[in-house]
Amino acid sequence: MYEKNGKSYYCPVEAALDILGGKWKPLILWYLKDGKLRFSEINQIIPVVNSKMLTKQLRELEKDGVIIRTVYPEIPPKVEYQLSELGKSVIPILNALCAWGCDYLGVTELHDSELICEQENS
Amino acid sequence: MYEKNGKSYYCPVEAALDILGGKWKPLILWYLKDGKLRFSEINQIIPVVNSKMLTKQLRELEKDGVIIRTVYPEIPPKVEYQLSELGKSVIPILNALCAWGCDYLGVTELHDSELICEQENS
DNA sequence: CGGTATCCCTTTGGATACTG
DNA sequence: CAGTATCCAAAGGGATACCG
Repeated sequence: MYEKNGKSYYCPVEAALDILGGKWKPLILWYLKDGKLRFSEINQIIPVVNSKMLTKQLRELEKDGVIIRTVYPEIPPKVEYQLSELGKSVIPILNALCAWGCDYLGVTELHDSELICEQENS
Repeated sequence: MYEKNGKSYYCPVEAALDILGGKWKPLILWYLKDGKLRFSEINQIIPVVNSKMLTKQLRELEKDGVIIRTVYPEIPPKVEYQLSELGKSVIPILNALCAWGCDYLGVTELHDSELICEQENS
């Protein structure tokens, strides 16, 4: 039994999945790998998630120490999100999961915008 | 957008997490890596999960093609579960997740029974 | 701009009892 | 032995409206 941030895990894998397993978390982490993003930018990249859910996922990621939230005291407000060192260390894991997922889905080729959520409005 | 088994995924990572993300699935897959196990054997190894949940998770894993369920038409019934080839391919992923989880949890040393769920009754 | 608040539905997980 | 059936609680996810 392992403890971290007030949560209990039977094994380290469970802890990893707890942190990465949110519906939008892999996507968020993936897009942050290239640098900082503002709240509205993330929301534009993943338009199917509403602001409440996005906020929740971002706060959990922040609480778990994988992203860093920076608030600029300006009007209008500006908030930037970026990966922490721990967050950067999950990118290889995401790549491994992506490779396995591609194998599972029978996808042989990945284009650059692989993880982009291009949801039509229709 | 990817489709498989009637489910839709925005990215392969989401598909991977969908299959591995069940509360007991990583544990089940981990224990099956060394060979076949009967239903009751799995239930003994992971005593905190009840039979309904265990059945559900096993059926989902079977539906997703990562485990193979073999029923022996005997009295009393005998059912064995084993990893498929796809299932075997997730073991490295579990190891990667385990390593990352250990790093996250600050665990430096893994003992042999790492993933064993040793839940006391107290 | 970057969120909260409220309400609500669905999914997940579980306790208990029962069965071929 | 290997499950089902039933009922139920908690968590996850989401639509809409509002706020500093």
